[in-house]
Amino acid sequence: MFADVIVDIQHEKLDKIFQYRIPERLKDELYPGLEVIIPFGKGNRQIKGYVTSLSETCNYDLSKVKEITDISRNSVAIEARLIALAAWMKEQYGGTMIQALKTVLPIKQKENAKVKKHLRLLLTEEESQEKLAFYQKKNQKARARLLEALKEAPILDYELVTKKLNVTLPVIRALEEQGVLKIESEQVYRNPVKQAKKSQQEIIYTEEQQHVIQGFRQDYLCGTRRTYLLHGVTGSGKTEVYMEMIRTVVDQGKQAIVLIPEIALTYQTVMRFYRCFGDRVSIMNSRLSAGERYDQMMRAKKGEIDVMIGPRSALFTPFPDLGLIVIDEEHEPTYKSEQVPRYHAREVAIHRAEVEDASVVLGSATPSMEAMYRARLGEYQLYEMKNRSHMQQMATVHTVDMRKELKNGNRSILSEKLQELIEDRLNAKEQIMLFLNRRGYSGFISCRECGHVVKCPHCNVSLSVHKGGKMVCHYCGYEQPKVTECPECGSRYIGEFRAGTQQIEDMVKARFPQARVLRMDMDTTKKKDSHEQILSAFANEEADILVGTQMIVKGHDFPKVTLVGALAADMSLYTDDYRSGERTFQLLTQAAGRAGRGDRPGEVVIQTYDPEHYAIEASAAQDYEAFYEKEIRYRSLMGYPPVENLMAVLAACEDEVLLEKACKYLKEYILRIKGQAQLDVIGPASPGVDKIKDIYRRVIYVKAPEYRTLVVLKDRMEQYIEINSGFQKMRIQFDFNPMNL
DNA sequence: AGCACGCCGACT
DNA sequence: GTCGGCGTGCTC
Repeated sequence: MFADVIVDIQHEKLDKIFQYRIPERLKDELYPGLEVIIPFGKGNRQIKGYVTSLSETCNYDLSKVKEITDISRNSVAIEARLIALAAWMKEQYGGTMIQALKTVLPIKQKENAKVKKHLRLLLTEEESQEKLAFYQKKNQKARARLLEALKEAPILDYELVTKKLNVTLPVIRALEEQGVLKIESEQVYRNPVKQAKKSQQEIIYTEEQQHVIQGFRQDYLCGTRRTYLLHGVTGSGKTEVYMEMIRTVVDQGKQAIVLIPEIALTYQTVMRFYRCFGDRVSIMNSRLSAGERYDQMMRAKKGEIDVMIGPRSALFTPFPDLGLIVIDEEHEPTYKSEQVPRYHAREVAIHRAEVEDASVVLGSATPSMEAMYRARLGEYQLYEMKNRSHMQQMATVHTVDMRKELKNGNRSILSEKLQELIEDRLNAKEQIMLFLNRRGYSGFISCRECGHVVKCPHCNVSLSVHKGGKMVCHYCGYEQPKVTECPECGSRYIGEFRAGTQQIEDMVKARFPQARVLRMDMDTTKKKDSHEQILSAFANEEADILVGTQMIVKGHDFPKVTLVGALAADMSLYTDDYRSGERTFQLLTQAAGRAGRGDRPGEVVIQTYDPEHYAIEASAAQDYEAFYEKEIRYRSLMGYPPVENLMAVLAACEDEVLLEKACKYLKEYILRIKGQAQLDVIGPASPGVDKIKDIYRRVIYVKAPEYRTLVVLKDRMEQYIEINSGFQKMRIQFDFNPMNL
């Protein structure tokens, strides 16, 4: 028997499997995920490694295979649990054990590499000149090279020195010993924890909130662990409920993880948690360096904190005694990883909770079809909060049929109704949000005469127009100047198909010259923190109207906003995806939830070309139930998730012909082995974008009533791919219940 | 990453 | 000859 081991050293070249012989005495103890001690390299240094699998055969020169020294007995229990979780994820979502381990133990490897090291020259001008002459005389080329570079710039990046100057570590060490330079590592440690005083102020909960808090507490205290789905309308006070639940768990000496979509991680939310839990809270966000993140993880492991708040990856916080996982805005697609293993945080959270005896709370104003479906099946405990706390009214929604507007001679993007209401709010000194639904749409250029769409020569997606007259590819960044006549037919009637946020901003400014307008989209939020800046400027009432894409409708409270306009509400209905209805409903409901968060009641205008569509109708009526019933019927009829399960097999290759052939074989293989299993095979097809950076892509979809069937199929396909050398040049990934087709 | 090996100029 | 510095390649 042999063991496949990955080595616990941070370097790309070692990022592969090493095989070791298993000594007789350890035979029965080894299993995938276990931490072991192994001899490595010429000196047989004893280092740590993780067993990824056990195999009968060995495909390496047998005489060179060494024996595992021992099982690493001092590894902490939590690590073993996370490694077991990685093994489960590998099984569930495909990919290699290495990829799974890297997801679950993320910072360890990269921590050192990510800490920015640089070299500082310590000598004066003359001293270094002298030293340089000495090195040249001694013909110590590498040292001279490094010193010369340092004379040019006294502080050099470590990476730059090792990669571009080709200077190795011993050389740098030698110079350091001679007092020529110093190796410094940037330790920009900023502790975001402000010692905010814990507020003792008692919060008065609504009856609905209390019902949920009590229900959870009763379950928890008598040892019942389960998954709860908290369906609460925007403004119903979900965060307060989470905090009480966390309090319950923390009081029992356990810890809690709170997952939040990155975009909703605002200053306001963070402060609420600090006020409640003081410095026993840690916040993770993408702005923390790898080192800082690692520090936070270590603090969690040592028991210095009780609550971890962060995005998807915070799910793997190594808490010793986990009690609760909260997933806020559970329906957000960011909870699905786009990298292998393509896991969904909701599923992994539920699995981790089961193993570690913890509970899970999923919260949303518009629960995903998956979550509600499971709740209806009785797998999750469902709680509803239908009323806004603080006595706020739900907003009044108007639906405007834009086809009628056109008939009545209004060719503007803004309907009569919306213009009227904007005028009204401007006079009342209240604020307005205009939300342009651009999900799955980019401002492409097309010819009005022949219909030709200008595309990226590398990626097969339409180029979008940016200000300054450039056309840009969103996938690879390719740029070209804006065309003035059609490259196909030469027509001069070529231009942007529909307006973007900038055009809307211009139009609003022209129509309401007295209004102060802010715009928030990909262009205006490129710079660091600009996202926050725009939002806080709007919150401080430095503007009357905020124009933006879906990013303006998420998570932020603006008490002065009493009007929300959703423009082109149905645009997201036309993306080629079975979830398009669900996304449209979620976006519109969220947008509507932005209106009237203060004392004054809000109004919402939904502009659409398809007012009869059930997703539009249901969001206008703010009726989740109605939407769910219609949508689940459609999913059931078509055999889509969550009723049935779908697996995407993604294949990518530089060679289009080879790819086509491989896909054909894969499909044949699936059909050959499917036997009695109930499954449908669709494709191979081109995914939305069938070529990225000159690499071709194809996708095969497999549909089956049982998730398990797909997992088994994935395992067999992985074997098939490994055995057949024809697939060597191809990259094949699996995506279970994918978020975007 | 860390270590050994082999090459090369310099020094005794 | 030998020594120290430097680049390269390998690690089951």
